[in-house]
Amino acid sequence: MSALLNVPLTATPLLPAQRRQRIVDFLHRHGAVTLQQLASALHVSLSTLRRDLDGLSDEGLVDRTHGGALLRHQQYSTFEPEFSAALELSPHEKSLIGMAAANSLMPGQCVIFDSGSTVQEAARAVAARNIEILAVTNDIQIAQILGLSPAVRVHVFGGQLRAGSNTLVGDEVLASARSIRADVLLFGAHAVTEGVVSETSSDVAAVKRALMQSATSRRLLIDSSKFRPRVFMSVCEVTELEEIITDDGAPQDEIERIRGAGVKLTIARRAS
Amino acid sequence: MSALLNVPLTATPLLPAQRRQRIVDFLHRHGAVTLQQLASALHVSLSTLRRDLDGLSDEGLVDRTHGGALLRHQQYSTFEPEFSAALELSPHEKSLIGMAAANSLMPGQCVIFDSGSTVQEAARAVAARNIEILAVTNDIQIAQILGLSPAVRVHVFGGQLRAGSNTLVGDEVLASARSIRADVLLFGAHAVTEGVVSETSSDVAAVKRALMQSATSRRLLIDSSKFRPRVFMSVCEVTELEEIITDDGAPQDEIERIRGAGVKLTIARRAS
DNA sequence: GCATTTTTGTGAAAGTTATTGACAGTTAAT
DNA sequence: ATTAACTGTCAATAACTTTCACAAAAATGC
Repeated sequence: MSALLNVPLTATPLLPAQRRQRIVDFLHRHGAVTLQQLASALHVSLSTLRRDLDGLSDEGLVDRTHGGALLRHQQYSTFEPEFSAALELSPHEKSLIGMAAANSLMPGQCVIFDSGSTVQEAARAVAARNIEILAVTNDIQIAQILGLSPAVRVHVFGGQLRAGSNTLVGDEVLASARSIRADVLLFGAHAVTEGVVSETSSDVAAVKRALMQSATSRRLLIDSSKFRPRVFMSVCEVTELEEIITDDGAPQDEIERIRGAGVKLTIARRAS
Repeated sequence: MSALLNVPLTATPLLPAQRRQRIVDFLHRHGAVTLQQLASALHVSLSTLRRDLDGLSDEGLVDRTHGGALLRHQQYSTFEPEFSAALELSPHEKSLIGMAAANSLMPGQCVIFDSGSTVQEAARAVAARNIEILAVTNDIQIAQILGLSPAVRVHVFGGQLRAGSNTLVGDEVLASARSIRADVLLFGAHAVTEGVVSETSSDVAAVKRALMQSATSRRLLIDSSKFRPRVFMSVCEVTELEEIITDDGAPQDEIERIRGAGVKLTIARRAS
């Protein structure tokens, strides 16, 4: 299905720079676009879009192909484009994973929601189904989502807000995490590589490790694009987890490694 | 003939600096503006607006593009996909109060932002102007807004999320509040009546009282509709405050009572 | 005090450049 | 062989730059 750029039929004229920005943004989420998709979403002529793509190609941001363009992502590992990319990398897969995670929760449980876009989808699913739980989180966006449901009691860790994100980090979070006991931890990560879970920043990794100590059952939520080269800070080994929930794009060797380690692996699929 | 009272009612005489401020505010909310939007909302010539944008671009605040400008440090606005440029560029009472409160802050201060819609406007103004402060808040929505500004360090109190709101309450907030020391507290209230500030719920009132104890300067932000019959829980007397910021609809008797009590009263107005 | 220069902000006009959509001819893909 | 996509050109429109004139406020001179 053709995922659309979120352009309502607004009379607001779009700045050329904004249009290019949206194209790049779309590419960050989907990796590729066709000129047809762009034309139907942005309502400008093909000539203009061709010029846009050519320009972006000259800047080295995208690779031009017949009929469209591909994202040129060369510098991945240590620099994290969390601003643009993370919010919606591949929304459909993420929400499937989130639903699967929500399904595995039981009423009355105490659940920690770590920061991250996939966990956010789990929070959405929990709120939508009014599952009665006590939720604890260090992500203020997730707190807001969970707060929409009358069935969920939400507790927020105090702490420092990480620049450019919705995550709380710092000593205060670590201390609070140590003082609680939860049934389940739902968390995400930046990369999973050969059985090692890693993150880009040390303070985020520290928080994740602290949260792991506080929960009986640890469940990792990652879309399959996260099976990629490992980044700076290692968080844990997959053997320390109870379950990993991902989508059906996960590479076979990682799947076997996880199953071989005796960790439950759930593939979230579309209901049919 | 003197131009003393020669101001037409239709046009708003706006100081150049104020006009630019509004442009920046708008950009912080939406990330982009067209010159056309600005012209139709601010009623000055395109030449002037071009000069404004060029100036802001020289200051490094915005990026100039054909037909408009983009915010330089491009940050996602998480809310309000639907907007009317004209409405937002001529702000209402609450945002005027918020701007006045933001103006009174000095770089380097530690400022507590209590929960509430008027305080939220102050947070917006602080974020838009990139005032360098350390912010502490018990409202997760305000935390998100402040987090958009790279100049603001945001600290969030831990606590229980109050059902149906963005406010954190509970013992944990009270304890955290007692352990900090801030220069300024910006807070709102449900009602101000005959010199008494009141709230509808006891846990919210308890938090406000605790925050008052932690701040050297206590400033109450209330639009004039809050001068109304008092509600259940009393929070404090106006005599305990340093300043009250409101709009020009405040009743005369309350104004006199406040001034008589030696409390600074600021009326936020459109232009001067 | 008053008249003046300077400064600053503003709007309008003329000429220049950018962006856009359409069209015709050419090249690539299956 | 037959689409679909690309290249290049062109005219129309929108935006830009530069320049000038005007007004109000601030600084200056007498």
